[in-house]
Amino acid sequence: MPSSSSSADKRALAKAARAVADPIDALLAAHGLRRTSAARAVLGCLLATPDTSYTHAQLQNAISSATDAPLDRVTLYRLIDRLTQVGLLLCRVDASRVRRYQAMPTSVRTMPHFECQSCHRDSPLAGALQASASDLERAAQSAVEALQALGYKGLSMDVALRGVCADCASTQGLA
Amino acid sequence: MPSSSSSADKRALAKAARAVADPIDALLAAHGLRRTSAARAVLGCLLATPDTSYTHAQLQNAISSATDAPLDRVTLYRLIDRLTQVGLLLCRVDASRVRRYQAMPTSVRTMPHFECQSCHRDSPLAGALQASASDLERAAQSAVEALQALGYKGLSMDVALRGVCADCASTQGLA
DNA sequence: ACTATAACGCAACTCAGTTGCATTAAATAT
DNA sequence: ATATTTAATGCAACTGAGTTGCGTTATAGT
Repeated sequence: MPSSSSSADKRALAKAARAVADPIDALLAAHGLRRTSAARAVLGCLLATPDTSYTHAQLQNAISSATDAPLDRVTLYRLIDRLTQVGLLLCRVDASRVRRYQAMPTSVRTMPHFECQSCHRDSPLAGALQASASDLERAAQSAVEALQALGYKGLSMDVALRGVCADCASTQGLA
Repeated sequence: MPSSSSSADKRALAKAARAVADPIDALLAAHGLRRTSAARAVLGCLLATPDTSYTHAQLQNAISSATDAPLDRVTLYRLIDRLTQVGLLLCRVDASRVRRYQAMPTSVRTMPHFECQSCHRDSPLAGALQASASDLERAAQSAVEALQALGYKGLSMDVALRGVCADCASTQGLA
């Protein structure tokens, strides 16, 4: 790194260094978003806990208590929208109509789950259902690969079984 | 049918006839629900168009215009809850957080679909993805059968792929 | 027919999410 | 480095799906 570089070069380098130094800043820049403190906080929080999803309120809470500056409700809504649109965040709507956000997973993992329409419990397919669950995961995986080949980005998938669970069915004496 | 039957017998028969005459009444009775005009209207409307889902507003609209008596908003909410809890209705939450209701399908049909996080379009997996889609359906089918063997009732399933579609990805120049 | 209670209908409320607008701060151009 | 542009912020007011409480009506069981 010769000391004879122009001041323009120095600035360019400094800027690049700033962007690359923090992987979060790099991500934001790479997706055409500004590196604001709010964006850094949200993306940082979500990237720190992969495979964990937060509601809007939980996220606002986490950010506000971690940093000194409380984050505005509306700002967070809009920030989440932007991050989701560029594929940095994954947004799911759970059975009770609540949006849950998480960092876009790098590997697509499918977790088939069951939602009971009566007791509203949501449980993963386990035990005797393990075999079916892994079949589902395999099929899902190849679907994802097909989409990726078509130019789709930031893919994730969700397999939801719905119905009335055995407990509820026997309790209310369904036919 | 001898004319010597007791009046109690007659009443029991009349009741049974009433319940069985209309399959909708029979369903309501079989699930321990009262046969009110509202319940008949809603269940009738949904059973008349299988595989078609309605939002709360659409349903209220359809009922109110089909019958003379307009159906109260809250009554419809509570009625839908009851019908769903006993497994007569299927409730899904679509990508835009709207609940959609339909008659519980008799055969479990899976329709894998893709939700774009950027343009919010929701499209079925077709064309080149047909193969993956049918793999998914097959795997889903066996999962459903496994659950049925365990005593689960009124099963249905939903396979959702999420991400950024090829169009949006190229437009915003994602990495 | 009588009674108990499920279901109804109205009004008021809650809460996630949205919109408009003036202000602030990143990114870009000078 | 300073000025300019415009993305992003923060506040207030709004929207609309869904809920709760409560008095009334109609169904189911006696």
